[in-house]
Amino acid sequence: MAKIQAIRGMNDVLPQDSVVWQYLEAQVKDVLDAYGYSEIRMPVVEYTHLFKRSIGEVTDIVEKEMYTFEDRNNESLTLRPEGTASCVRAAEEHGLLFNQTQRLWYQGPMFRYEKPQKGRYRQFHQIGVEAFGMSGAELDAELILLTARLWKSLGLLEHVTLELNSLGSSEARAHYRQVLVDYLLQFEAQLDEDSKRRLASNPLRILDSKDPNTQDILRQAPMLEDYLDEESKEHFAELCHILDTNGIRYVLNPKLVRGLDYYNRTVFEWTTSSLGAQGTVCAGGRYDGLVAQLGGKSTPGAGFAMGVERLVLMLETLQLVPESARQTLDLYLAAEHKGLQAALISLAEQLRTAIPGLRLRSHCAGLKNINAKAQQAGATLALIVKQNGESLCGTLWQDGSPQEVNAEGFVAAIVAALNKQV
RNA sequence: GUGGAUGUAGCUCAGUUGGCAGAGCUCCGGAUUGUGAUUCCGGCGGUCGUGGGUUCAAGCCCCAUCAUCCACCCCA
Repeated sequence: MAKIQAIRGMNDVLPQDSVVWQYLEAQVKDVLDAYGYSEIRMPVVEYTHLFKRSIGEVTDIVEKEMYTFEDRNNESLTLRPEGTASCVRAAEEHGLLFNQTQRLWYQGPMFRYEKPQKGRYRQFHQIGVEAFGMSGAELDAELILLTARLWKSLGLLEHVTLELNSLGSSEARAHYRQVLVDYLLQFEAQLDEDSKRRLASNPLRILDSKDPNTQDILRQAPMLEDYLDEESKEHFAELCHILDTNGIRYVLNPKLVRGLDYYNRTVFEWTTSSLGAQGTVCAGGRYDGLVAQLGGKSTPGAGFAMGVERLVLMLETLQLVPESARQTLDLYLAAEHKGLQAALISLAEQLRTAIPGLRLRSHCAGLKNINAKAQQAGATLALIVKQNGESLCGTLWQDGSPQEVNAEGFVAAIVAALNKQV
């Protein structure tokens, strides 16, 4: 019988990594709180047409990467490949959008049927942030400042680069798209295979082609920035101005286009060179037409998503996870011999009650390497207990130095030792 | 979806022209010891990713398959 294993591209997050996830999630939540964003939780499955209508029928995601199936009622359902569409659907469905502003965030698994590789998985996790009802550039700036603050708090700021571009209004973008296709069609036979395919699916991405011949053809091609409408230009200029005055460094990348159809005006991407081929760590932009496109009253929106696996990978390879994040225990409690088992457990219970928040694990199986075990378990303190007549006494170890304590002194000694650490 | 590399103990890896599956670390037990570190002794641990084939004999050669990694593609 074949060995049972996880589905390809879907990974278990083991304890040594889950502490990093928790650290990252806590930092993200702090930053989001600081900007007044509220959490929203959506289902992982939606009707298939939600994604077809929002992401775009001819994108790679919809055409070949979705986990789509029929339920028992013959409805076509899809495991969400991204969060924005669900978030818009949920906000619209519950009346969070009409005549009001909303700042929302969510986190959770997304699913895309792709060939797995480092930083790219079939079930992956995103933390997404979406804001509705605000059309000004100050919102775009807020989103970027928020991410920059997060990178700073994680120690990642110097390892990421912000790339920025404007796609213009939806009309301007559609117009440019047509002009570009018309131009490229003259050279269709000379384009590389991928670019030929993109002529129909996502022509703007041809600008990114690595094929030198295609790049030669592109040299004479019409430029997106020449087709921007005036309002979009002003919007973009305002955004750049705010970023400049707040000391955010960015690179203008006129070839930056996002893969999803719903973006307009501002698009941005935080990238890193420390992850290999999958270098985008956070990306997003404005999508003023999406709410209307999904059947709601026209409301502007903007947002981004960050890839949790990629950020975790970065934190680990750059060794930016603070030691305290890996410490999941404060105290390792052990007894001199197994006869003390019952007393040890009741002492552990008493300590948990007496010292709220104390993280304690007790162990009653021989004293060999007890401090090493404590350290391995992530505890900074070890208390080794022995019998003293009727009551207990013990040795409290901290940083390799012992301190003799009697039963009445346990709580005080532990509290003092923990405070000393801080 | 395309191309390439890899797969041997919990981990890191040796394993010669095909000839009895190994080391270090970890883990468990013991000795020494200052209830730490160091040192010493012993033990657990394997269908060599899986399934076929060639051969007297396969970890090694051949085919298939699964998984991981790298690049393309795509994207978070």
